[in-house]
Amino acid sequence: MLEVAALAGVSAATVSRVLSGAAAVREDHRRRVLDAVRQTGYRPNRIAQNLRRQRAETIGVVVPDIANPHFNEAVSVFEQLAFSEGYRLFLCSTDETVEKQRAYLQALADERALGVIVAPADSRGSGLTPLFQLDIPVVVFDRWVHDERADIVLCDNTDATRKATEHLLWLGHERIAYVGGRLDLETGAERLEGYTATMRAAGQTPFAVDGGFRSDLAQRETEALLAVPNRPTALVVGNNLMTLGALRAIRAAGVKIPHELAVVAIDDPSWAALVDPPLTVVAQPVEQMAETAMGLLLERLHGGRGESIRSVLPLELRVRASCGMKPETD
Amino acid sequence: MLEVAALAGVSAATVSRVLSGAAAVREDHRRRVLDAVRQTGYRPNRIAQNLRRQRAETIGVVVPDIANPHFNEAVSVFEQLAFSEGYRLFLCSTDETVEKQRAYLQALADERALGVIVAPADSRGSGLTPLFQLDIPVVVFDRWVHDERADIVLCDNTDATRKATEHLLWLGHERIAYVGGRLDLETGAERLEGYTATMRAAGQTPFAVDGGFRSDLAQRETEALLAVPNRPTALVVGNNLMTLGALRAIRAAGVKIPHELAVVAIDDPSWAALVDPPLTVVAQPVEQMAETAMGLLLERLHGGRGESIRSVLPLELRVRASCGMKPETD
DNA sequence: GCGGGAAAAGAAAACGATTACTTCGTCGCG
DNA sequence: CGCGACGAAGTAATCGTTTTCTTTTCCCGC
Repeated sequence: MLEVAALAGVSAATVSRVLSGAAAVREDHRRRVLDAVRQTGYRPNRIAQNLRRQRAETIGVVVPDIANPHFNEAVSVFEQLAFSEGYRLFLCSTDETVEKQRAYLQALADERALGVIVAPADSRGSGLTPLFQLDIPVVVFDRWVHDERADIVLCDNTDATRKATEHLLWLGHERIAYVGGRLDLETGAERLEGYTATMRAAGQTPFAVDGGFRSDLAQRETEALLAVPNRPTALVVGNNLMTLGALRAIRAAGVKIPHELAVVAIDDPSWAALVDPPLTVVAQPVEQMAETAMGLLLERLHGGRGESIRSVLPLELRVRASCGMKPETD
Repeated sequence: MLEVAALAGVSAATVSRVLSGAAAVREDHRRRVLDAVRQTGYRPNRIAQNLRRQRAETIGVVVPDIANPHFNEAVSVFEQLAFSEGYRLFLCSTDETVEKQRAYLQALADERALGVIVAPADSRGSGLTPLFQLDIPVVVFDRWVHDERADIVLCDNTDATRKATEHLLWLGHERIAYVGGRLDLETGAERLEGYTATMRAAGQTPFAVDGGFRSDLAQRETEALLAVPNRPTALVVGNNLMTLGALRAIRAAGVKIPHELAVVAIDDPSWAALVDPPLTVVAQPVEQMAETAMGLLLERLHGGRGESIRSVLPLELRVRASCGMKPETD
């Protein structure tokens, strides 16, 4: 910068003023500075700027698993929006562990991130405190957290399994099982609740197994489910990862979908319409959720709003073939 | 920090020395400082540290599309490795445009990233210069770039389509089409070349269409391909995104795989074994590629190596059902 | 007990920007 | 013609560390 200042024959302060546009500068100086900047290829050192401003133009995105298409899609939206606002993105994947989540949130605080969007690994939102201490706004995404200080964006998880279960009941199924899990999370508990309540209301006995929201566990549990005498005629699967596992197990067992087993899954990854047979799903509005979350964060950054907001978005049943019903279109 | 220093009755310099462990400190002072740190909950300001050290502990990851499972998987590996080394990850998705790539690479330079891994949007590696000017090591990933200054990790793209095409030829097919594209990239050109050369060597006429490595274009091109009189009996599809599109088109046209059309795809996303029928694929060793790339970068960061390295990894044919051959196992 | 030398701690100068404060100059008005 | 006010640019402080350079302290041997 001193090089630029010297070349333009002005002080560093003037260079800064030209570049930031924060104060008036005489036109000839202005031009000389701009020329000098061009000649030297000068670029302001972001670290120094950050130190002075006491913040980085960086948004932290914390998700349990970046490889999960659900979060992947959300991160993709976050990236687009952050870039268009001129912010950089810190990617944090916690592997569903609170330790890694804590470490990342602390790191984001240490780096003075502008704001953070977090899909938490636990329902207590472990590790958020360092952020709040520094007044870094936090938007909680996808999973409920008991913290009044954060905005929250969710979808209606109870309704997700309710929709799925009701659809299968309506098709005449009675022995409907549920592959779910993660009862430590509101998301998991609500999905179980939606299923259980709907079954009970229909006078049926719920039968849920714990797939831990993981592909491998879901595969094992589904195998077991299919080996039971008088096995279920229909299956609700709680998320896209478990669907992968469940489908593997079903295929391995040689069970035919939908005739021997109807399937409705939560989540609608890109491949859901292409598997054998095309999956009937309850889709989360991931893109919309992500846009809402980033919108709330930007609102906070651009000044506004004291009280925190909770936004719950609706899901959509997409009937394809795996439920055994002829879809209207596809 | 001054607070800690005061509380411990020492100078800021001593606090720094205790925390960094860079110099010897008398045991009683050491303990007092540590106590004071605990009491105050002091955490060093990363921005100030970065300014002093003239670098951030941050690794930039630049990919054309974070939502593409291929890159998504790679990013997932990068994140794991970066975290375990104590680095943070800057996520940059370029949407396959050189402008966004340029912007991100410049931003990474401005932020004094420690190192950068980039899967470039163009074959000239646009925008790398600002990084090299600051001696920031760059590892090019997945796509060839004509720049001697960067390490490069690739898979053998010519061999990818060669393997796929040879497999179909061996199964007796003659009219084998190829859905590919992105001839502006070495990756696209090589995959076309692998296909074309193999067809020619077998005395067959190659027939390639341009799906631009995109789902929507591939769908349209495949539709057209299927509408042709005397249409191909087999199809090689150049990547996972195009496979999604091709499968949609094939399904929409009511064409049966593999009897009416055999399919072999490049890439093996998690759903490939679950579609109807299970896809025969040539899988890239994504995880291994990602590990190699990060390994090379870390090597550079930890001091070593002057000359740049080029690492080309082999692909693997995974026979399932879409090629029309009974797979040995699945 | 004192001098020398090493070890440890403090003072102060960076790092590179921004910005509060000061100064300089000019212009307008009385 | 002089003074006040305002605009623009320069000076220097600041952000929070680390690290160099001094200074102090301590220990040991003579």
